[in-house]
Amino acid sequence: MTDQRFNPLAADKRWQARWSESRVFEADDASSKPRSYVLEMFPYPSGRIHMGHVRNYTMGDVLARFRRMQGFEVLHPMGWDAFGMPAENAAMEKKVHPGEWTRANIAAMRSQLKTLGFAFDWSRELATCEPNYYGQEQALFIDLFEGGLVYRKESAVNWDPVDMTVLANEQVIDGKGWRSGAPVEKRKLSQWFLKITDFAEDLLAGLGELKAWPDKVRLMQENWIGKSQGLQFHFALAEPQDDIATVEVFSTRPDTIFGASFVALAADHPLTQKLASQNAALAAFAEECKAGGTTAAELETMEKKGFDTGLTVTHPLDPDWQLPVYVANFVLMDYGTGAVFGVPAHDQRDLDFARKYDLPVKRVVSDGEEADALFAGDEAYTGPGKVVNSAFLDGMTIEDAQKAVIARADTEGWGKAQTTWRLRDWGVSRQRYWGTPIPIIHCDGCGPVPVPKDQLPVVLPEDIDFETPGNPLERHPTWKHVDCPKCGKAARRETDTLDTFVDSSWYFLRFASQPDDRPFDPEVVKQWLPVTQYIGGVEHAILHLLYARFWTRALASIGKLDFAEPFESLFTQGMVTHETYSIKHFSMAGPLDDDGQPIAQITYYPPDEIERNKDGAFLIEGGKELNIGRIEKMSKSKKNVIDPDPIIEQYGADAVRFFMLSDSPPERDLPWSEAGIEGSWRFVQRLWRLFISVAEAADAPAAEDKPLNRKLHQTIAGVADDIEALSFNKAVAKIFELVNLIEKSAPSADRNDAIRTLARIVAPMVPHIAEEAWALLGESDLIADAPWPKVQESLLVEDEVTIAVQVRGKLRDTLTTAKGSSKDQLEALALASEKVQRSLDGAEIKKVIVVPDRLVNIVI
RNA sequence: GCGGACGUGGCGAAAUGGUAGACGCAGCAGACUUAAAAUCUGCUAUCCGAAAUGGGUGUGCGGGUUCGAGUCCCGCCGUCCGCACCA
Repeated sequence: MTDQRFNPLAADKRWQARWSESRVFEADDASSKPRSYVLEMFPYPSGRIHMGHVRNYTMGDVLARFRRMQGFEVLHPMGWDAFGMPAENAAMEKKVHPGEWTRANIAAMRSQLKTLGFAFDWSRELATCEPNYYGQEQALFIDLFEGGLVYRKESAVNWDPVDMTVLANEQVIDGKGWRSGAPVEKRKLSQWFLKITDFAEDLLAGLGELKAWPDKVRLMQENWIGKSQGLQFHFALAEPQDDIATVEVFSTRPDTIFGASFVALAADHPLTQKLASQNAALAAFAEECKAGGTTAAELETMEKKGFDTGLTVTHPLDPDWQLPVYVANFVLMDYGTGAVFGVPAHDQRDLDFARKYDLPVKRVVSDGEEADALFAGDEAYTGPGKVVNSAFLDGMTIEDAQKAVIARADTEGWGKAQTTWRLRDWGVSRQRYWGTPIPIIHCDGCGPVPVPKDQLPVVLPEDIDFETPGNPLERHPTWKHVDCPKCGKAARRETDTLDTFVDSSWYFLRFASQPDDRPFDPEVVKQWLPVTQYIGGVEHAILHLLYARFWTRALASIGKLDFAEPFESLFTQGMVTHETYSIKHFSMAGPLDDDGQPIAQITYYPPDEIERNKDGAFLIEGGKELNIGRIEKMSKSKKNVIDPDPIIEQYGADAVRFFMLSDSPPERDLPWSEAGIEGSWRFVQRLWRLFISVAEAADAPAAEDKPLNRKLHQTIAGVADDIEALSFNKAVAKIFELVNLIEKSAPSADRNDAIRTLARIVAPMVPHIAEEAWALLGESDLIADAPWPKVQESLLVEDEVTIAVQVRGKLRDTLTTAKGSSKDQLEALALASEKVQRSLDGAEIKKVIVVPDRLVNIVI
């Protein structure tokens, strides 16, 4: 007799070994089948997988397995985004080499992933920290360098004083380092940049083609690229300052040019600096501006401040009109030209500024009601309207006036149409050890020289000191001392390493093709790319996804690839969340507020230390009641993290996978609960009981069960659609409905067939029990290799339908009738209903709406 | 401030403009059992009603379009996310 319970402990391991031995999930480059590349964002090897990984990879796995069953040659790889700061922190704290730490973490996480039975092609596993990966990355870097897409410039960079490294703009959040949280300082350093701005227009336009990306992500990238079109022009200084005779400004609103009342310069504008060198008060003001914070709260409350330089400029359209020149704290040097002209009536910042310094406020756009030049109030008008009080522009729409001003500036030579981008070039230099060495040698005679490709990879030295802060490569006694590859004289190796986002900008290419002697074979890459379905967290909506799009385009532009977009379809999944449990307490020994009263201290408790029931949450030890906080992202600080390992051990991989797919739509957050995983466990056992019932009662009556058959085929079709749309929660619901019906159905040959088919329907989600069942049912091949069941189309249509009968839009009755009944028949049936007659109560019928096979609505 | 998403039972959620609450969780009642676990059966939006194969109400709030609105439109409120002195 077969075991009455499914035992995942034994089964999981057995099937995982079978899959591995038979190499079923290894993708074949030479296959003649249609291709499908299913990719989940590869993890950073922090040491342990978390529930977010489990959810992410389960989704990808279901799709990958499903596509295999549908006859695709599937590439579903896994690897490690293995460079980065945490390894160096570990080196400093635990005195372990970053490589050793990272490789141990990879080994631990790999075996964790294997316990979940993911259908990965492990033969293509890669880690970005290994020379065979980063050496090829160096080759690509040199290609881009030679293609003119890499340059070096001295620039003010974001310096993280804690991590002691440069950060990209994208890595500065609210003026703080994205990793360390330390306030970022400005420093001048020579840095390597990638010309992502060359592709700004392209990256923006390409978003329009990414139909299978979430709108949200496309919008975020669009905003990040930040295209603004307008007029760039110059004002002539009334008194030129040495070599500076004009002030260049950019505006998206040239239509308001007659509303100008001042010109404002950034604190670090060249003219400001020139003036400040002769004016201590201005120098002090400029310093003050630079010291200003950049956090949301500070910007919200920061006052608009200015410093009158005493200079004036001439209005380009009126030689008799002089405008004062201020230095203002709200003008940014790194956007546009670092100078603006202020139009107070139609820009809120300008208005705040003008009111404060008592400058003229002139209306030049009418909202249709008021048109006089005097503008009252403290709220700028930025809406649509006609231009007024503006000489030759009067009466024009805003759009026409913009064109007219641009045309005039162009003819008269004082300005021209200009597009300005928010996007900056990508600074990729990092003063860190644990990253890809930048393959450049600095020679006093030849300048920066790329390392010859036959000398790649430039390998990181192993003997490294982490005792002192800063870049260990810089301090290494010998590593940087090399001869110039060009002239042979003594030279210095670049000691900066590449931003780790470079590593993740092309790993999907290397998965598709990984020859030893070059980064990838374009012919093989072409067969797999673009990635059919990419799945990951929305936190990568800008950084990683924009860089990867850029890198792919950059390679295409130098002829290394012949496609521009790496990810055809993108899905951003929600987080796994959990309730928090805490106690608030006050203590005079703790921190006090301004009045000397203790500030509330909150202590969080992990879920495994509490007993949760309908009355609340209680500490297991002592029974103290805890405050149940809101459901939020699992985090160490809130102690609401559930470690997947013990859960997998207790319930098996299938129950965990199934829970990850149930209930919540995949793009939304999934609240983890003990009850939820229990439910999935029970479902796995229900499946098992069905499977053994067939195995043990093969001699079922040869009877037909049409309703069950119908449901089966509707489920085959429905689940396929849902998986294809990644609507796993809906697929799960359909499977439940089928299982409920099978359980209720009397034994029959059809019932047995339904159960055999059920094994294949659930195989992508719960592959271990599906394999076990497949073997139990007498199959010798793997269910992983079985085809997705074929839908019998004729069974999808019902031959009876339920018609809703409404009176004045309110449901009064339902009636069952043959599908395809005529409108007259339906109307007659509806009117014959006793309930309808009661509801009509003799009222006169004005109209009857009949939707065939759907409803009848009687209007009175 | 700008941009976006979302708001449905005790909870997670379904619902091409056409029977709101499928499916799951939790809960309640019952069966089996010496007992428990497991399993099975039934009920479970809400109000009125003893009950009905009775009626009312109901998808954040207020309007509108429509024979018919959770779904479309307008205006609020709330929650979450992204960007942020971007000229």
